Amino acid sequence: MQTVSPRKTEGRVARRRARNHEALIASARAVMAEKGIDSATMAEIADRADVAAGTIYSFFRSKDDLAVAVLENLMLELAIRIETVTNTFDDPAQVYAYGIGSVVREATQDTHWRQLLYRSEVLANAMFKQMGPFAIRDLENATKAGRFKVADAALTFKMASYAIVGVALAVTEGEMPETVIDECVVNLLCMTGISREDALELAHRHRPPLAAV
Amino acid sequence: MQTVSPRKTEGRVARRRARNHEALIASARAVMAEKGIDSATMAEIADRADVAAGTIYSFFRSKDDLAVAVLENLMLELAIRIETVTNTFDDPAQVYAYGIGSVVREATQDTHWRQLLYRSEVLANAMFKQMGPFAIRDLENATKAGRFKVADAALTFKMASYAIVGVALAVTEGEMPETVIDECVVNLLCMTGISREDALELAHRHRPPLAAV
DNA sequence: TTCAAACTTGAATATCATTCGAAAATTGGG
DNA sequence: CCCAATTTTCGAATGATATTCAAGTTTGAA
Repeated sequence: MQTVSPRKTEGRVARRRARNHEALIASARAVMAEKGIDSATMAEIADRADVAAGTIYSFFRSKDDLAVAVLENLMLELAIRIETVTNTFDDPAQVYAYGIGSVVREATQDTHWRQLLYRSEVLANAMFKQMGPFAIRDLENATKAGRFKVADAALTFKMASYAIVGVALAVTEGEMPETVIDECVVNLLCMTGISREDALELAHRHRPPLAAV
Repeated sequence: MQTVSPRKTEGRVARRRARNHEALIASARAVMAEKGIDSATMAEIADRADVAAGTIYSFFRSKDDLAVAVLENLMLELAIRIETVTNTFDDPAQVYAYGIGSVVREATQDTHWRQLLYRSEVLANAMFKQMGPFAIRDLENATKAGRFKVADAALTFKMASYAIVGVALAVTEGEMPETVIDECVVNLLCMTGISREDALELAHRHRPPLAAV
């Protein structure tokens, strides 16, 4: 009878599938970071993940879908790294300030991002989706605490996501110097309804380093 | 002999070429607005402009190049429509406020933009390039007049360009209600270093209509 | 009329994303 | 251990289309 061996095999397929799924995201991330989303070919992604080209489509509806998965993966990873640090902060305004500062810095300075910036709406949407829950919570906390005056936290962070990507593109393209990063953070903080002085103060507080991946 | 008719033909080629150039931009704009930049085919664009497919490449290096030209065309047109109105304003802060407000409204409400929003970095870059000179001038004027406190006008407008496109996408996608438009303008004004109260006041001033195209 | 230069043409090419029928694995039951 | 049903993967074939390029046209001056 079936009971003979309760075979823990239940799930072997599922596990292999999950492995392939991860391998595909990792390989797509590598190829896309290296050549850019558009120039990355499904064939190379499949190769590096050691699956057939057609198999990708059993996981992702399309190449764009895959790109979205890759970027959401990247954004969630960063969101968690940030959360690990801000966990211990007392001032809710500082939590938000540290978060956006970290994202701006990461986006402009980590070379892995360079190629991904070109599909800015995909990147900004992934950022909004994955980091939004944290950022919106922080904006609302700081507003409740009387530190910020944000009427619509989702809107404010949506604007921040796109603005960050725009600035990161300009900086990595050499269109603007890296020195704009600080001013960018100040501007983003001003969007929370605080004065420019308060924004400057917040932006210049001690910044503990982000843990490596 | 040649002298017979000094033929004003001098330039017939040039004129035809210029006509073709305009026809191509117009046709590309129509097709791209209708189907989206990616789904627009070079063949259809060439057809509607009444030239052969290959001819496009004597004007534009690539399809992306053409898209950039189309969007810059659109942005310059809007910039001029805005300038026509703000010409008569006295308060330099209001000039900027009216400008960004008009762009946000146009981007979210004119259906011709819908399809173009998807290549947000192309659109935002075109916006920055064509409207930047006006916007940056306005930001600097308002700062000199003591109305704004903008440290880096180009940066502030770069951020605004991307933020506007992000919000426009969210609204046209139905992800956010149209009511966020006003708050979006307020947020953008806050980035200029003024208080939220001042931003609200500026955003709510009488808004003369933008001239039709 | 003639010619070279400048343009245009559109068929041919090259490159992928995506599809799909066949092959291979896996599973549960006998 | 074997089988048939089911699930998953494979990878060659397809289709769509951006881009190239050899050949043909047009132009303006001599």
